[in-house]
Amino acid sequence: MNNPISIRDIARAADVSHTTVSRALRDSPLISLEVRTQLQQLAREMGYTPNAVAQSLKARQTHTIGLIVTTIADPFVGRVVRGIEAAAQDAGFGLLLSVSNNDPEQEIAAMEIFHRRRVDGLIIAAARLSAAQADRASRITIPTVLINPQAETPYEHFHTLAVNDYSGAQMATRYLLALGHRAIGYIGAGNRPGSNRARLSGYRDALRAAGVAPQDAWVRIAPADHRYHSDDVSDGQALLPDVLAADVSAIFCYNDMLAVGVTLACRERGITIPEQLSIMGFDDIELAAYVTPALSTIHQPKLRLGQMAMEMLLRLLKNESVENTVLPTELVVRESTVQRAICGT
Amino acid sequence: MNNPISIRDIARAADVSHTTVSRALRDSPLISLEVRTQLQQLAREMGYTPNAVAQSLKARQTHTIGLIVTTIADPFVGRVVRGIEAAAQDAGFGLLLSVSNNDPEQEIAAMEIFHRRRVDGLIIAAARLSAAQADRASRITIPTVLINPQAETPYEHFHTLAVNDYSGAQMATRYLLALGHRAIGYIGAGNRPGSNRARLSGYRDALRAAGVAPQDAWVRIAPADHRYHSDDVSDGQALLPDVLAADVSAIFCYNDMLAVGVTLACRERGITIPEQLSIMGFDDIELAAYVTPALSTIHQPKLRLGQMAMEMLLRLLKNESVENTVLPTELVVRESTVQRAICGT
DNA sequence: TTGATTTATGCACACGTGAACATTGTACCC
DNA sequence: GGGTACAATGTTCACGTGTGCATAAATCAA
Repeated sequence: MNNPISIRDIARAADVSHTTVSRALRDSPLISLEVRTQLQQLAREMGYTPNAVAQSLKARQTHTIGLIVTTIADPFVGRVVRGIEAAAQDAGFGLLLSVSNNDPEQEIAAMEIFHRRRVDGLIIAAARLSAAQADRASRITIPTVLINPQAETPYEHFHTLAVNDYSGAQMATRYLLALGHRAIGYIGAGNRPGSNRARLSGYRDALRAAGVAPQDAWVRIAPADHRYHSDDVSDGQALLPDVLAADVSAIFCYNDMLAVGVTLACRERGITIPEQLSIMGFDDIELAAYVTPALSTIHQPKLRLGQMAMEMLLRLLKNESVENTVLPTELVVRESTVQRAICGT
Repeated sequence: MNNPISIRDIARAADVSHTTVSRALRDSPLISLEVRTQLQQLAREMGYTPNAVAQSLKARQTHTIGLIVTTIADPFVGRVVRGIEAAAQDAGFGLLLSVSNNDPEQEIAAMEIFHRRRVDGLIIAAARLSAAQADRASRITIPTVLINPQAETPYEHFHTLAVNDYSGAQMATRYLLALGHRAIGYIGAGNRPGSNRARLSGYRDALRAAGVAPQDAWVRIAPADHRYHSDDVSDGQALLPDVLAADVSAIFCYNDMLAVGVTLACRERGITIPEQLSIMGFDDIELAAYVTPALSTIHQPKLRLGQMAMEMLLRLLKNESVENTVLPTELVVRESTVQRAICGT
């Protein structure tokens, strides 16, 4: 390491025991005020910086939380991490970052590494771990909060914080129905099985509730092995033709990036949005407001999601009770959706 | 901490000394093969996980690097961090993340916290620290790489990696000149003084080289106290009228987000891009390809920037020689720029 | 058999800090 | 003056790991 100056060095220089220095620097009333200020002064002069590693070893806690995300380059993830980081900093916790590339194996590997580093807590966004990692995961007994977990079978002993995918999808679909659309497509993301399933259900149930029978031809799901964020756009482009072939007048997309892909594909094919086709996204990333036409979407409280995850974790660390939480979404109407009537029935 | 099982526990269970266990787990040839495998087996059964904190204390290195960025929600930063993260993971290093909000005070505070935590190295993106933090910074002797440093007076004892702002700006301006534009505006970002100045110089020099006298009325710089990424868009919107008033036919923006703001403002005012006004950005963030019209811009190798920063740092840690580096940019032509001739002279 | 060499393991200490307990000195009370 | 209370500081140990040195057993050479 870098700074070799320890409390022992200071003790030697001041001809006292290292304990006295330790106490003086922590402003312990056990040390006389005179000696205390004197030692603090000396420490400053000598350029002493406490060794947090040693403190962690002694105190058996690192004041660090491990954060695992699928990728850091995703704008959605970026906002969530910002919320986490702010809350962590306020609480005096450091943030150890790792990336899973949406791969359960890399995810559990990151958990194990964080375990070795003795992080006090763990936050995993879009957790993928499932039965295949059950045994390895069960060895890791670190307080953990999962944000928008994606496993089909959730783990009981983790705490979760999620956005209400189901009701968000219902909201989007109802809105399109209210605009007069009947044949409404859905383009999903197979690599987020949990949310995708919930959104698909919300979509289908909303259709049924409106007396519209869901058609399989209206639905396309991007391959589950597409791991990267950037795949969303190309998947949207690739899947549009299939859904269009089913003669839909509106498409609800799993997220905004897919919707952007759809928008680009429409432009190539000369399809005007929203006149010929209405598009809805999900997430409400910053980008949604900047594309043309600005994207109607379902807002996820991303900053809040991160902040709450950290707050839940802090409560866990204090052994306070923690409830799994589901946050509501909001409908955001912009320019990519329009009355069905306008394009003629 | 969590897992109370130490090598001493294993030693007790196997009735050997903890030294033997330590050696066995590290596959030391000093321990007989039989005992070695036996102890490794036992460790696995007992669910032993090495304590990296203790190892760090002993080894006097943490295998951790501290990363300070202005904000994590910025798409440019996201890509750079992704490059850093990947390289760090490959090298077996952890990544401790902190955010400065583009505030020199928060930046130096983060450095000090990382110093306490004894990170092996430090990467700072868009570093703002300047003379005001000189004394505090000089106490921190951790190997450090600055990415795109923003201080007007660079520090000698830090290593830097930057993109060639000056030549990138020249490239952009020359391209607009080549399209026939003469009155070319510049909208800058006062909160990144370093790059902004370099890009402004490149822009002005390119104009002069083409025989065009730079006009102050063509240039507007967003306030330096705007700290957040999201301010870029609104700054672009706010500054457009001033530059338009100077009767320019093209605008070169400090970055893509400002260009997006300009684009939005143009739409509100009924100005069509690129027919009535050509727009160039800088950075080539993902968004640039998705807006309408797709943004012509200067490409920064963001992933490579992060990756190289980490590689430079690793070389520093191995006491190998490291050269400060400047990476080239590339011109990316999309749809927001067009021949001046088209709109008639 | 004896001494030298090799093999396998234990002991003691160090990393830097913090805390329980021990020690010294001082003032106070009866 | 002797005991007690308290203030200020030192001693020792612990956190979990790794390493230099010592030790013990075993092998080998002569």
